Amino acid sequence: MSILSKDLVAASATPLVLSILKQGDSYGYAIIQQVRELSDGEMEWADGMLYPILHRLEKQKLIQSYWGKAENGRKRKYYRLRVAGTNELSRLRENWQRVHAMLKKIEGVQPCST
Amino acid sequence: MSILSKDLVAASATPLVLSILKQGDSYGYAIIQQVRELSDGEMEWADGMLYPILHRLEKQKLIQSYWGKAENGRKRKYYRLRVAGTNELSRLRENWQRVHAMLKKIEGVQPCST
DNA sequence: TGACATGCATAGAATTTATATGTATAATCC
DNA sequence: GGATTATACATATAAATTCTATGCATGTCA
Repeated sequence: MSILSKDLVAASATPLVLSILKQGDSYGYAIIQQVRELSDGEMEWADGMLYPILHRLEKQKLIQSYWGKAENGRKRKYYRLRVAGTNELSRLRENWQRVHAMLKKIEGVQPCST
Repeated sequence: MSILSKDLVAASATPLVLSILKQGDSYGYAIIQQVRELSDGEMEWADGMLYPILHRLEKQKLIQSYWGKAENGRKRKYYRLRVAGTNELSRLRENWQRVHAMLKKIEGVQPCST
């Protein structure tokens, strides 16, 4: 999984998926590509890793799936972010920010105001 | 484990331990307290979680242990950051920063220059 | 026709992790 | 003195998670 540790990938996976869906409905294959692009190729998700996450998020009612069609007629399973998912994303971002602040604090660097 | 997800705790554990040791030698019990303080009580490590991490880091030659004594004469196992550990910490911080940048990018917020 | 990209899904092996438990000593409180 | 709490390290094992391989199916392109 590239140079990024398993733990780091695991910790960021859910916020990433929810963030991507916040920008608009998407589907598994496209999400994997978006993550690759977003990371400049440093994060390569296996599909066998993403689908269980999507299913889990759907079961948690954070996202909602529906079948759609690609331009060529092939079917795709799209996911839409639900309100609960938006809220959860905020929580996850806060938590990430907290840990980030911890690491910065002990690194001895001036914390960034954003 | 407080409000922070397991994954987030796992992803930050190694950089935190190495960062703490970078500020000076320390030992298990104290590290747990330092993490609690650093997080304002939001991250509570169980000792049964930390010791295996310390042992792993020692086996990886990133840190080195030695027995010392507390003021009252009780023995303590201290850990010192080795050069390889300093290098690894840099790598981990870079990787963390990369993922942080990804999350910020997709959040649509101006990245902070620090 | 064969190869490759797109696209979804899951079983089960393999790994990881949490928790309970064990040991021991010092300090504190009643 | 006796009980309790804080300090301090350690690990076995039950429980949970996760990775990987595999399967299926269709469209495109050479």
